[in-house]
Amino acid sequence: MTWNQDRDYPKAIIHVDGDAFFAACEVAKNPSLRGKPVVTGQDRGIVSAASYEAKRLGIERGIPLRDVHKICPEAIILHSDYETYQLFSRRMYAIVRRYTPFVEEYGIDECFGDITGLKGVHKGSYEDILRRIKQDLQDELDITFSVGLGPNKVLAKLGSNYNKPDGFTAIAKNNTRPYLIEKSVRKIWGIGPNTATFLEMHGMRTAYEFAQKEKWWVMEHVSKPYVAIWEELNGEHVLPLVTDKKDSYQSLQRTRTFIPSRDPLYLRSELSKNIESACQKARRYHVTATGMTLFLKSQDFRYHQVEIRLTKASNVPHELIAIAEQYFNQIYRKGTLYRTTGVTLTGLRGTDQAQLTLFEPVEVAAKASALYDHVDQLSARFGTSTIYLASSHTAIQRRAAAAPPTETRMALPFLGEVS
DNA sequence: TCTGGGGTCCTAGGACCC
DNA sequence: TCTGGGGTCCTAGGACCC
Repeated sequence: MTWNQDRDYPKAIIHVDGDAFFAACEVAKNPSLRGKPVVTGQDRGIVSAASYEAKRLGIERGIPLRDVHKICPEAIILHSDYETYQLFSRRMYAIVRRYTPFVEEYGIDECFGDITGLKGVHKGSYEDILRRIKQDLQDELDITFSVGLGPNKVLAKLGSNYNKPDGFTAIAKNNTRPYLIEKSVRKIWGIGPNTATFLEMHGMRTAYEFAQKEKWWVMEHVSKPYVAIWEELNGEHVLPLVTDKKDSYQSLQRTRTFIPSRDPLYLRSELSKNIESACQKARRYHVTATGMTLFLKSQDFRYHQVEIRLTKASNVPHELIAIAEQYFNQIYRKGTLYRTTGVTLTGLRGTDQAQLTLFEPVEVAAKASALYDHVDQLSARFGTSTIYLASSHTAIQRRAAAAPPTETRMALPFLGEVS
């Protein structure tokens, strides 16, 4: 067989997925936890990740933490430590990149890679290459991974999901049937509850039944992303890997859920705090917003939102807070209990493209900018709540009261920073 | 699993223009 | 004043992901 005529893998796409990643990182960082039911997410109030020991005892993702000890008294509940998870994540990407430069960093615990045409370089089949990657990951990170190989992303992802944890599944282009036939249409990557219900209504319960559907029907009844999924289930390669590093945002959001409140002053301070932290992120990325959406979420999960077009691009909190104040009453209903506030900055532009209005004195803008440079520096050194606007005060205080006790960070000598 | 926080992309429909 | 046909741009909202 020549290099160009691989019928099983005309494209060789891999997907690598950490098993119970957050919990596994905690165990890798503190080996005395190994073999124990470990749960993370104390900061969120629900289970973010559960080790397989915990899962075996009946603990699932998403259940309220107050129920965890009822189900499993010996469970160990930990706060999320995203910095550590990020370190493990970067190490994971770096290991995969030793085998191919074409890596898509899809999530903190997973990535895609394209190893097409690299059999010669690595002296082995695609399966061999993937086994070596998996082994390196497990040896070096002390975490198990489930991996999939396929002719495209959808099938690679289906593979990594097929057999968890510690799974290895290769799905060749001409042998998809056994994998699709037992896969619920509901579990296909990219098909959510709405589309799944729609497909089921038309008699398709499994991925196989969907893949078998005639193309004209698919084209006529579902939108573009689902046509792409259908094509990939049929072995075509249509979804590209996004290998360039993310360096820009379309929008940027900050939200926060709290003990339900109907107090407008408190709600405004939460909104204010969200705006401050969204602006901080905007400045970090050197972007400025031309639009802002504010929302309140009521206790029954209804959104009340208002979209504001800014007359001048801004990432300066006191300006945006002043504007938000004017719109607050459009979304607030007296007496309603709210559980979440949020702000989305939209229409992001690079700071260099930002324009001052004709009438704003240049010095004012320069002063604001210099001031917030200092704020950002102080926040970086001493934490994000070091300096904040008075309008955020109530929210900051309540958040501090609810914050977890600070723990000492463990040193991670074997985890060098990877660039 | 009654529900955290942060994103992206797609489509339909309206506004506006020739 | 009414009527066609066709294009582009923008926005709201839906759906999905981790």
